[in-house]
Amino acid sequence: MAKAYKRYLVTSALPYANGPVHIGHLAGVYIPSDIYTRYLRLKGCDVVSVCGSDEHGVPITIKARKEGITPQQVVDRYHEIIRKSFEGLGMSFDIYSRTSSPTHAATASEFFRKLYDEGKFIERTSMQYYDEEAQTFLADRYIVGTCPKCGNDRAYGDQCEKCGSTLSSDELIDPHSAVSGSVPVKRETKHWYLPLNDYEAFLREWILDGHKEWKSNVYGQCKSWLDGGLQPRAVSRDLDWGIPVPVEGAEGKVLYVWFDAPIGYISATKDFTSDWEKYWKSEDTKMVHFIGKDNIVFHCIVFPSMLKAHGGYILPENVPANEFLNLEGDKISTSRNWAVWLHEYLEEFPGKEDVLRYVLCANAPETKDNDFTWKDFQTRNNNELVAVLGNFVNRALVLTKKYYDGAVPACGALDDYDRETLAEVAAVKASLEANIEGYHFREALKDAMNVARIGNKYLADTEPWKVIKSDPARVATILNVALQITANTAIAIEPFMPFSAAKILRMLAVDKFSWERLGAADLIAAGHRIGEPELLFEKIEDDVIQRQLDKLAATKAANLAAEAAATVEPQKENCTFDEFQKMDIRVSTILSAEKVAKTKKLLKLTVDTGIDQREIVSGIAEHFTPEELVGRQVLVLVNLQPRELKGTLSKGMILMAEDASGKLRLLSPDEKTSDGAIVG
RNA sequence: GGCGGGAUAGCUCAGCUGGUUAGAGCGCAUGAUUCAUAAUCAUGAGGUCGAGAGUUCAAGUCUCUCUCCCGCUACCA
Repeated sequence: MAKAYKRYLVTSALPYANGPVHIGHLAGVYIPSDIYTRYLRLKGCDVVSVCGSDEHGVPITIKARKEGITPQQVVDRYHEIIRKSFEGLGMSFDIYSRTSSPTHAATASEFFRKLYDEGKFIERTSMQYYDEEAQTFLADRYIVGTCPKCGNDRAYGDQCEKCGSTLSSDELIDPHSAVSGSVPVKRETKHWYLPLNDYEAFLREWILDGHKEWKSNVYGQCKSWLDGGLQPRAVSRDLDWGIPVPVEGAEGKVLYVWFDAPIGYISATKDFTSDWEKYWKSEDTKMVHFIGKDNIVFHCIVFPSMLKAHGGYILPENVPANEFLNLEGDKISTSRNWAVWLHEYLEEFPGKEDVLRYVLCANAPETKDNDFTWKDFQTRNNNELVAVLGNFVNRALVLTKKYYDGAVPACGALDDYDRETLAEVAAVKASLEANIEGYHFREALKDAMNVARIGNKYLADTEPWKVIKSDPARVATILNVALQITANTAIAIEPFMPFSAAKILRMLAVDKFSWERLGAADLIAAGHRIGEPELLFEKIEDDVIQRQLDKLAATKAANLAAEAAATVEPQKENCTFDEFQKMDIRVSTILSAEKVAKTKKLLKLTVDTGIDQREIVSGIAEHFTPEELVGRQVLVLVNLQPRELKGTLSKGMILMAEDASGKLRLLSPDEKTSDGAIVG
């Protein structure tokens, strides 16, 4: 572990090019990765930081179809937005590439081909839904049908968005193609699988024994997967958007996006330097993957297995995955527009790149999900950046300007307190390094801010504005020290707030220092003329925050309206009186209710239908407790075809009214009547 | 249901392999101060460390049970 590395390779999760980047992405992945990278560079390390857009996969094709444009147009649009906004925030990737690049196609293709040639894949044929009208296989997302769990008739083949359950397309009732609307047929198709189970022993040793220092969420997640046993994983898909499977007779098949995306790190490095191999193939390179928690399995299990199968590549030394960031108490959601978008922020808060960087780092979800609020954003800006950091720098500069007309005074003899203070500044370095290298960026940021705090305290204690009247020589020393601390501040905050660090250096009229100079008391020479003091940060007033809150409120209102509009289902096709007469609906009393063991949603009810007493299994456990149901009179469709659910034959269905939010309500007669009364 | 993560001052979080009166930042109160963007500095109030039981001379820190939140996953590790 205490291995000496000669160079670093830092990767940041490839943003998926079907939407812009928001603060959740930043706090989870990009801010930490940029801090880490900038720190290493400042230390003079050989480091390459790569990132790029992830541009393949089904969701992009869906988006393209919806908008009537090509997938390429979709990714071109978002790639550009993302690239520009990253640049605006000061992300210092050495290269921001994309997986639709020619280099990537070649790299991914070769990678696959090598594994294929060496027999590292399993070939399997399976039956998949095929749309005969559109002449294409259908990915799970392209199949729409009725959810077997909640009855929502617009569930997707992989998931029902109404009840949230994970589905497979085979479970869907009444499946039809989202492409053409036709009823799909099952057709045989061949795919390649990476037998992850073959790499289980290797992964166990490498992660469980070798990387106990990984963050607990990462380690725990890996252990959970490994203990559960790994399964072969398909690495190809029937799709026309992606990298073609480089095998004869594999027309119409592309590499699965999760196979090709991590290889994007490799191709990005290739695009950056012809010397890429030393970053990927030398044991003395330290590779670190910055990702969000949703990517843990791919970066810790799948990609390492791919690299191992290929051979010759190094493995990540650490995968510091963060948790998620919420926004004003609710989950960030691209589709619901519940987010603070980076490109919008940069437009609305020009010159405040560092404020966002600061707030997101200070509040990063390092150990658990966190909440971003605009109030907190304002508070941290006004009470920390303005009051502590900006103020200190301003004080030191203005005093120098006022007493020495901007010429750095010479440092006289240091007294004990001066030495103590300078020692404190110097001590920050070790802590800061330990925290950054241990991926504790929140703590590290506190360390950096601490330099300014020490400076504020120093000025308060030495009181140069008083001493100037009695002992001007002493003030020269005090301000020299204060200016040295100011320069130190610039070094310490550079990884976190590069714009402000540069601004301090500009105001001091000096060049950038190396990291090793942090703690030094001779950064600025006596006699040097400093530039004009400007404010480093400015206060953010309530109305600015209110505008952002209003914007979010508008989003919320729009979502509600859209939901309401969307969930009032259109009237169904007419039915005949006879058809209706077939439904036998009776008033029944719930006699008993209990949770079905090992399920989250099912309740087993015994009801008296007047005809008999029978059992009904109903998926309402999340809406009602057994206690509140017992004794209630409800309406029951008694002649519904019985169906076995979790080992119980359910004979009938309790009728419920479901509102736009998905909440269920029982239907009861307005006064007690006899069980068995006919509804019709 | 299973698995993983989390639960520590009003808020956001530190607390490594168990060991003196549980820490930080912000907020709050009081005082000092005016060089500075009414910024700063000092002092203080505030926690039965989610609940309960256990191991130990000693537990926020280990074990068990339970509750709540987040994520993953479902004839299910």
